Amino acid sequence: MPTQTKENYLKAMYFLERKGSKIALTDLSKLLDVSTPTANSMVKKLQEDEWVIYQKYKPLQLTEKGRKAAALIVRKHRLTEMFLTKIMGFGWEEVHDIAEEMEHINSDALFDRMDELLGNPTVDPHGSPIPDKSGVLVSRNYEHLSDMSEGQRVRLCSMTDSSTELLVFLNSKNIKLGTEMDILKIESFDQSMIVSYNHHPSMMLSHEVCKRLLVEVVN
Amino acid sequence: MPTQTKENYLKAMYFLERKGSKIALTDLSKLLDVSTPTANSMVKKLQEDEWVIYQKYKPLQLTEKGRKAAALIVRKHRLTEMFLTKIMGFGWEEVHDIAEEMEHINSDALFDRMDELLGNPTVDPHGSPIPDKSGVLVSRNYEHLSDMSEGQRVRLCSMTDSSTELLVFLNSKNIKLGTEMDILKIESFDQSMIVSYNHHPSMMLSHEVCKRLLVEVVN
DNA sequence: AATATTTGTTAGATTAGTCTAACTTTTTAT
DNA sequence: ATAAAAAGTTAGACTAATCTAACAAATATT
Ligand SMILES: [Mn+2]
Ligand SMILES: [Mn+2]
Ligand SMILES: [Mn+2]
Ligand SMILES: [Mn+2]
Repeated sequence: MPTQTKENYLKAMYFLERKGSKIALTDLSKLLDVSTPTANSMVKKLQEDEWVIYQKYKPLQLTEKGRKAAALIVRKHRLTEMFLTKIMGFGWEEVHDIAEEMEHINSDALFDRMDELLGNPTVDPHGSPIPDKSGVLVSRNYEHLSDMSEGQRVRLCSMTDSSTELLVFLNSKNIKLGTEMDILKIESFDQSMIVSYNHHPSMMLSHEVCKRLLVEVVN
Repeated sequence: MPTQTKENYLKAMYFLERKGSKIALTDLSKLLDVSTPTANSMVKKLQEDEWVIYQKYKPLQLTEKGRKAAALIVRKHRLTEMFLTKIMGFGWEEVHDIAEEMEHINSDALFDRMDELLGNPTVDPHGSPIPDKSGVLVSRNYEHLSDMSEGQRVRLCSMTDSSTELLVFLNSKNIKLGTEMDILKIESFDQSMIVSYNHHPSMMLSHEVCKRLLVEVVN
């Protein structure tokens, strides 16, 4: 197993791969908050144990081995987040930083037990999918709330950004995963939406928020 | 806060202090499985932030600050062990290695929540005391089973060594914390004891085992 | 096509944590 | 009191992870 630092590099590369096709060194260095030379020398080292494929000036690539290792770290992260919320009673906005540390704990038994106590969950508290034990991640294709139309009824399933700020905002509006909302009106001027859900008959959500919420249409 | 490595040094010094008065560099290096020069250079660095007092050729000393930091790491370790056994269903022989990693997690909320879910326990699964939130450790004065006499009834409360091997051995004999035993006979030749407890009317325990078991006399 | 900008690389330095070899001080045994 | 043994220290080297400064290659803009 690589060091904690190297695990964070693999995980970062995995995220970049899963959203923007090519992995650019600059993106990696920004995501990890290190200088480009630092990231550059690290990917060269990661190549030595065949976690990544490195060729000068070419986009970075994860090997199968590197991708699997990364997925298993993500698995540990998301199982931990689920455990902290469902079993230990933390709020969804409190668990990320703890999981960021726990994901590096070397103990299959611990995470297997979490998985079991949680009943083999497939998504984390923010709706992100949990890779299975062999590192396979199946992600569903949700729609952005901002792309929906007036009159539709949708269910919140995930978000593109699970920052504490967004989660705290959603808490304040009583919006949770699974909350179903009716889109009453879309303001053409600023794309803000008026939605109705639970005991909130008329809530305004800005375009900035709607862009980040991933939903599925309820029939 | 110090690094994970430095935390392990502080904890090791804390253990040495709590049992053998003076902290010798050689003992520290053996406990941490590093060379003496490594330990030597580390204690010099620890002095810089006033975790320890270092004077050439003198026994090492923890500062108040260092002692408290160490106690709080031990607290996290033992709360974790308790959590893993009581809440997650692990055996007392499985938890130490996981706790060795979790003790470095930086989250008051996590350990406060464990403490709460456990009902503020005062001892870990091996009977070792848990320092309180301010780093105060109150340790009870138990007797070694090997020092008891024929005819006495004792309760297992702790052990001097909670190695996996001993714990697995005790499992195999159905001996747990709290198990009460009657000392039927002490073999003068090898100091082994014949004890009776639960459904085991006559169990032989070697001196090697008895030396490690800490008990209190039951009236 | 030439130039400017962005992206990536190299070189050289720094800090944390570790080692071995050689040496010194302290402690113990004779 | 001396010599031997144990404990502790110094010096010098190494790896992991990071940085800044300088430079090169690739890409985008005019
Ligand atoms: Mn997270
Ligand atoms: Mn991490
Ligand atoms: Mn332990
Ligand atoms: Mn540890």
